[in-house]
Amino acid sequence: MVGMKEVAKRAGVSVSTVSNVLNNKKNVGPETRERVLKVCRELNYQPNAAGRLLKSGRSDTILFNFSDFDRSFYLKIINGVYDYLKDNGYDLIICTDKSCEKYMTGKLTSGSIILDRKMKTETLVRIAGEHYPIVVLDRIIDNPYIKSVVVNNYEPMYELVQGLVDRGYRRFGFVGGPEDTADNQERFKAFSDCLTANGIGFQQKFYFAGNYREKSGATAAKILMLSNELPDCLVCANDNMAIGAIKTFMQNGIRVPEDIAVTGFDDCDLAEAMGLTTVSIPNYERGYLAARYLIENIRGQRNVEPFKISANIKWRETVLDKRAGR
Amino acid sequence: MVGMKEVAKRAGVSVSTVSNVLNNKKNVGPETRERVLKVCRELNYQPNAAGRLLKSGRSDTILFNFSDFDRSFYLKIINGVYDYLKDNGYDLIICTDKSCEKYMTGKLTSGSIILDRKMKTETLVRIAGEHYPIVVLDRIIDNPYIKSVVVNNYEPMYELVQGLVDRGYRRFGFVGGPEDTADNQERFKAFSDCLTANGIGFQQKFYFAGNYREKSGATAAKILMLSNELPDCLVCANDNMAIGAIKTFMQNGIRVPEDIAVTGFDDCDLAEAMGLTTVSIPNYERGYLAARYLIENIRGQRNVEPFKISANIKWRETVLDKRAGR
DNA sequence: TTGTAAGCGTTATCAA
DNA sequence: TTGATAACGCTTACAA
Repeated sequence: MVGMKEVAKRAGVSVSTVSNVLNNKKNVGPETRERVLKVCRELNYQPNAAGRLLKSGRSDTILFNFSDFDRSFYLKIINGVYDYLKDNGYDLIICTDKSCEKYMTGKLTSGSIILDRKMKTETLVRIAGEHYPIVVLDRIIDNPYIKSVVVNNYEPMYELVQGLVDRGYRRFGFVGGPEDTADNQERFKAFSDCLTANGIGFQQKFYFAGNYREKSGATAAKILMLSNELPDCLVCANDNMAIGAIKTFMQNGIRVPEDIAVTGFDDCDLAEAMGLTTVSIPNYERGYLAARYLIENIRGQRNVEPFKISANIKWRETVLDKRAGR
Repeated sequence: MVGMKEVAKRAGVSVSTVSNVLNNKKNVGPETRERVLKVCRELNYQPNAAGRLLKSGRSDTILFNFSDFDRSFYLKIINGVYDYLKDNGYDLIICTDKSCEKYMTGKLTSGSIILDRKMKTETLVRIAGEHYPIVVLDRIIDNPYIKSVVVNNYEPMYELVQGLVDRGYRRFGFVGGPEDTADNQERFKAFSDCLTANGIGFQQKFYFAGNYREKSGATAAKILMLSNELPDCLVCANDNMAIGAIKTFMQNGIRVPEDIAVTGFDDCDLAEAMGLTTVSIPNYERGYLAARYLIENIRGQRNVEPFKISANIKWRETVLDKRAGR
């Protein structure tokens, strides 16, 4: 409500002097500075961000974007992002929409970290530039101003499946995520490659395309139960779907892991609580890293080589070890 | 990067005409409108929010503020807020800091929903006004421009404790949250009142002041185990602490609920998965409601009567029914 | 050390 | 139906 003009009038100086005081310029007398600050306090003056941004084009604010409210581990990513930014003097705003495009301009924010799949790659490519670097999570974009931070899906999934084979499992089912996402493709490829390498066949009827939500795991389980033979292990492309499947099995008297083993991917809070065998993604750390890379790029340290974060397996109770002697 | 000026030049019209087209004014010829829109598409024109805000002072954007990344159910609140806002033509930005004060001005956002306890009441009172309504969650502020949306803590906690007494529990422990928060005070008062009403004494040595985090529940459990007598039921002021306590008990060979019953408050995802008896707070709904009240206040429908959301009890496996015949 | 004035990108008013 | 122009609140040369 109250602007610099009013402050200037009350302090008996010009607006530029007020501006200079507020921006800690040295070209202002100590006595004048005091007087101006006093008036600011009295009037409860709050600078109007719009005016400032419009003129200066500097913001020291980073935009984070996500949209899936079902994934509670997103909070951990945000936590990592926030901690790094805070330590480095940047503010964070979060947007859950494509309305965030509005803020993705050097005038309002200095860069973005994008998690939402709904933000189209072509849009990001258009927005990113010399003065507006972007970090994307969970997808790879080849662009001089966009850095990709992705989880290494292939190796841990391969290792997980190999572990399942080693533990005696032979008949596998797979519940996938959206088929157009790179991480889902990698997870399935690792799954499939590992079975092939072990000379184990995979029946297409045991493949289900889900959407990473709990409900689609439940649906997959229901469909599986319709057939008169279950696989002995259901590998899911993420935890939510694994949990949906487990709940459905249990509600229908099918025991996990005795009747069917189930594995996930993510290691969300629930996974630990339910004893789900899964691949653990270090979420806080990848948020932190994403923020670090973004700031480094903003500061001119150009580096857009895709970064792969490693993940590791948590063997828990939803899988049995069926090897002899155990 | 590309502004109205450039669009105007390319379309062979003036900036005001461009503005009129973009704001759907009727005073522009259909043919001109088409031409302008075409150029906008070609140049990928994005309006500069700062410029618009500066001039119009209208933003149709709401600010949401939180800071505790451990509480995964916050995502549900945000989900509710987002859904309501979206349906009503408002955008949402989220801030996890007191840096959000920067955005809390009618020029940048139209109102705020505040969840973070770190935002001081006096600050909110200063910011709120005729043209900037605020909704606060989980605290009550008496101010003509601030609406409070709080959970009804007392009744369900009283009912929970009465249920525990009915089930045969007599020796209670209590793990509280921060003692200066209203909701913790209410939860403890309900607990305490109910015991008194049932003629059951409460030993101060079974009271622990926590901070709503899992770790403080674990600490309380550890301290309890040092004494040579456990209460037979540990009532916790939220789920996180209850979960911390349960994990600690189990790691130390104390069985829940056989050796000690445990209850929580919140009904977070984990609570359901772990079978924790708790009070279920409808988080999505309270986010939705908070957003609704805010928009109503923005639209001039003044209503700052504090609103209490009711919660209900989920009896699950961390409590036994010790009544005869069960 | 301080003030004047131009300009940031937009919208609104008013004249053409 | 269109276009000049002023104004929004601020920063920043540059002049005093």
